[in-house]
Amino acid sequence: MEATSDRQIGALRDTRQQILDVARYLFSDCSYLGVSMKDISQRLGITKAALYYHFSSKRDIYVTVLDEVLVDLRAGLCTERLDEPAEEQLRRMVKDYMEFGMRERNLVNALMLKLSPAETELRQFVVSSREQLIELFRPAIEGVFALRRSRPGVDGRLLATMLVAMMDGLVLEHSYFKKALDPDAVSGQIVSVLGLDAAPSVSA
Amino acid sequence: MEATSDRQIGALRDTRQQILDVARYLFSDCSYLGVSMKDISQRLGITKAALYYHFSSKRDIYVTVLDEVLVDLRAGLCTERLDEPAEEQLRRMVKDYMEFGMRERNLVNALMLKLSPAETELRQFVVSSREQLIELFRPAIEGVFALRRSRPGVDGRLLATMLVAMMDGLVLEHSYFKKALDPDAVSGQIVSVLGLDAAPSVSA
DNA sequence: TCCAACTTACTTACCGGTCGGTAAGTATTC
DNA sequence: GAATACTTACCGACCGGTAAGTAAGTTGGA
Repeated sequence: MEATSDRQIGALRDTRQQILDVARYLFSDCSYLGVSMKDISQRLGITKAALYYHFSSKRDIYVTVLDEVLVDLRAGLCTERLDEPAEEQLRRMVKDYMEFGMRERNLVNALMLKLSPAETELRQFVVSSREQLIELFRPAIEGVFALRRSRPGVDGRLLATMLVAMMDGLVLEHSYFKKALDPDAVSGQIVSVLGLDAAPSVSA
Repeated sequence: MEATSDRQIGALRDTRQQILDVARYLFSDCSYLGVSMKDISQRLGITKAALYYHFSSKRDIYVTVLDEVLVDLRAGLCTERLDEPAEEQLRRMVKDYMEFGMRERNLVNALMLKLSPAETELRQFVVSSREQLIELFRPAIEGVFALRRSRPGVDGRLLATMLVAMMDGLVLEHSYFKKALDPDAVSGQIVSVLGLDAAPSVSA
């Protein structure tokens, strides 16, 4: 019973996960609307109908992909290091996010997909994931300013919002123009431009 | 012949321009792939085939729309005022761009559309329009820093790139989350965050 | 051990609808 | 009659999704 169970679960995960992997890549590259179920199935060498054994609809695949994307992103950004200076933490997070965004565009793409009014669940998911993202960066930003003891009234949330917006915009540019972007260099530039770097670069 | 010519040109412009207006709105709202020729024609109360009298293809409509968008944007941003202080000029341009972006998303959307390798013309158009946009903001940014006589080596182009990226990111958020954004307030926040405002807000 | 029944993971063939686009036809104007 | 601005009817291809069928594996009872 044990061996059987393993085999079944293993096989199921194998194809199902492969579907998600391929869909994740294609949705990122060509957007949700630009990818058909046939595209996904062909890439896997299975039939379109086989996708429906594992998922109830194209939307089901999409929502599962987005779930996965968010889990991965959170995992990548939440690795707190207790002895890490605030500026370094922020810089690392920015770098991690840029690396992530340069590998795939599903989170940015999700903002572009026009949903029908009835699709409140997916909309709420995107809204929530966005909020979570901003909330990940906000304390890091506020940590930087706490160290500075300047501008205690700085709006960490506003800065986080703008930081995320900037990164998304840069991710968009990168993916379209195929610009070579070094995540390490660009993350330094980003925090510098926002005045969030370790060595202040602007004497106002 | 004169009256005929006027009537003909007038009628042609009327329907043709209406097609562009509707397409522009729908492409902005639902993206290129999310809009069908039937959507456009229905909205106008004409048949789909009538669209092909005026335009050779869906792509033709799209390219013409993007042309129009860029012309409008340039017109809106290029109104130089000779007695305008540099900071004010930049702030105004940011505000104008945010207002523009909040009304329509076609320029950002264009970055999301996956083009086939053969579509070099459209790709080049988007690349060029992006460059033009950044070049519009760069001198304004550099004007601000020239006044400050500080950091003469500041990379105006980098700042312009990041500024545009941030604005696009914010436009994306706004359109998805239906956040109420006051262009005047948010433009002030943007230039402030980037250290480009008239009253330095950070003493480093 | 064998086998029928069941389960799993697909495939084949099909569905209704939509997509961009086309050719012939039509009504109006000059 | 010619030109313009459409409409009607159609095309092949594609879309997401479904029902029936198939092959392989598993299991429990004889």
